[in-house]
Amino acid sequence: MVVIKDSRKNQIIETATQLFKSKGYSGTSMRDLATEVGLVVGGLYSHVNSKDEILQNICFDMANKFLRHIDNVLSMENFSNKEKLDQAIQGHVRIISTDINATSVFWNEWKYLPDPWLSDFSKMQIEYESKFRSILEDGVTAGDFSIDDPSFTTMAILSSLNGLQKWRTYSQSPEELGRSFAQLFITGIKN
Amino acid sequence: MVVIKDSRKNQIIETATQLFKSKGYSGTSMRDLATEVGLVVGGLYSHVNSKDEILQNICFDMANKFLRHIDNVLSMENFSNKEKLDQAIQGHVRIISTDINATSVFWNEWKYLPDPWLSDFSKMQIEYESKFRSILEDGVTAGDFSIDDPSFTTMAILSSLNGLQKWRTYSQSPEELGRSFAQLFITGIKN
DNA sequence: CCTACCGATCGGTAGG
DNA sequence: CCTACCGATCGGTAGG
Repeated sequence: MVVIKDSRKNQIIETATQLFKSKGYSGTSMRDLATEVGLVVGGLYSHVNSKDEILQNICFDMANKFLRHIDNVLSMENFSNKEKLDQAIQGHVRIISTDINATSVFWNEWKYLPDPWLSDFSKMQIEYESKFRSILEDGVTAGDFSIDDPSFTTMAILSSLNGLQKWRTYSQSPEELGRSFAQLFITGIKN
Repeated sequence: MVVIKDSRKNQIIETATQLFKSKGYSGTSMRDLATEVGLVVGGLYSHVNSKDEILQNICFDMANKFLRHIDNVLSMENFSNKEKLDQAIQGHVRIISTDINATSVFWNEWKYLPDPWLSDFSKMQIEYESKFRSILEDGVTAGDFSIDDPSFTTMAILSSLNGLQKWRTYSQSPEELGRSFAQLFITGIKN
């Protein structure tokens, strides 16, 4: 909301996101970050309280985006389960594509969060998976899907989507990627 | 081959694998590792040359396992493409399940390899993906599979399988997991 | 495999 | 936002 006043902090967090992705959280020093944004290390602490806090900002921002998205999909009351799953997958891919670097940190570096952030974050992850899974379960109940183990299928789908942040190249647009993922999981590749 | 003579080194590498998984490569110190195996830090260097070398051992061991596996599948000449894909997926899951910790390091920490190991490792990854993709491409040519973008589908499948190392829980056995993945990608979930 | 040590770097702070 | 600094820890080595 108050974007202008925070612009320096935002710049620091964005730069940290890139560094955490390429060098990892532990492998990135506050001096690396300071140099990259044109400060001396002590100067960083006028804008952020700690290295941990930067990680917390990145991880929770992404977690909140994913949760808002899945809540939005679940509230689409006159959508079929197949349409909901379609929306869930495509929206998830859209969020990843919009910020690949932050997704990488969200997915690979969250384990370095100190408590109580760590346990709060885990709860948000579990909540997301549970809401995603409910779409599959509703689809099974309604006879739309054939799934033996919805928990397995949820994790298999989300693993695939989240893996996108590690892909070296891809020729499709974010929208095409979303549709391709949805099609793969819904209809499979068998002719 | 000479397993007995190397047992101390093997113990160091196995312990390092656990630590690299839980604390990351950069987040694990040689002192952490020494303590865990009951040595003082200097003592480690009687068995390994450097921290980098430990990571190299872990990553290349896994890469070689995957490559031997895919070569084996490609050599199954009287298998259908669908059967080959089935074998490729189930074998990949079997390798992951056999050593979850090493897979985690292989997949998340390889980027910390110094050159020339880094570029050799990347080549092995590309080779594996290419061989895996060839099964899909052969299946498309033969009319067994319906795939618009085999490169996409390869990455989507491998991302899903490799994500297994991050799952908190799963109720299926490694063999069941392999079959479930294969079924998901081949037939989809649509009823 | 240990003792004792190297120079470099770490996250963070006091004081201005 | 900088200067100057803190104690702790880093990967690694010499010499035995």
